[in-house]
Amino acid sequence: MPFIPQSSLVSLQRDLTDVYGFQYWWPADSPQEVMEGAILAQNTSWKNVEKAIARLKGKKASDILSCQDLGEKIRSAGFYRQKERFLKGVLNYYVSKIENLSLPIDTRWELLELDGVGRETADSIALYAFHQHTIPVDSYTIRLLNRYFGTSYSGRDYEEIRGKLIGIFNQEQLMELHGLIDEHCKMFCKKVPKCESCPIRKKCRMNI
DNA sequence: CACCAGGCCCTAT
DNA sequence: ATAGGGCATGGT
Repeated sequence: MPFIPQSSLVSLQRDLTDVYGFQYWWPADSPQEVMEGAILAQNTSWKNVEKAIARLKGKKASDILSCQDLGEKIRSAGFYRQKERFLKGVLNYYVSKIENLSLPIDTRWELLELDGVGRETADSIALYAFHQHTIPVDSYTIRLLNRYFGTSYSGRDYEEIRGKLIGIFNQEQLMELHGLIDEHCKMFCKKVPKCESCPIRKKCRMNI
């Protein structure tokens, strides 16, 4: 596995910022809504998630928990039977541990205990809802790193990649970086990449 | 029509 | 430890 120097990652972050500007990227009005979105967005296009989010908009967590047709409300986000269960677990955690009390110290570990919350979901919530020093390593991140730097990371290298990134960037930069990467991958570094028009192709190892 | 999207869980090697 | 299948909708 080729070693990615810290300076290269910093440089990539700069280049992406030059192209896309600042991204207040997670579109949510509250920590609760970040949590809802993090569950609903699992392996699902954000477009489909938005409709589900809209139906939960403004509701208190306790009201969503007692809602009788929650599955129907989030149906558009897909996997809705699982996600109804997962969402209830997360909101229940929110109500019991966060809403009434002060912010817990290590949300990431507590979230990982919940059914339906894996590393990426936990890190998304910890970063965007509670501004902790972490970053989700999603498939976009792995894809971009592999193409741009010629590495061959896979999901099993999650902790290594996360560790590298949080060792380099501060919390605000991590929020920014994840948004930039996902924005870029949605537009250019797709599964079938659009290298012809890619704004950062010059330094990319693919360089098609 | 096939394939994909801001994963996770469970199971069989 | 790791790969593979299931989960489900809506857009291209």
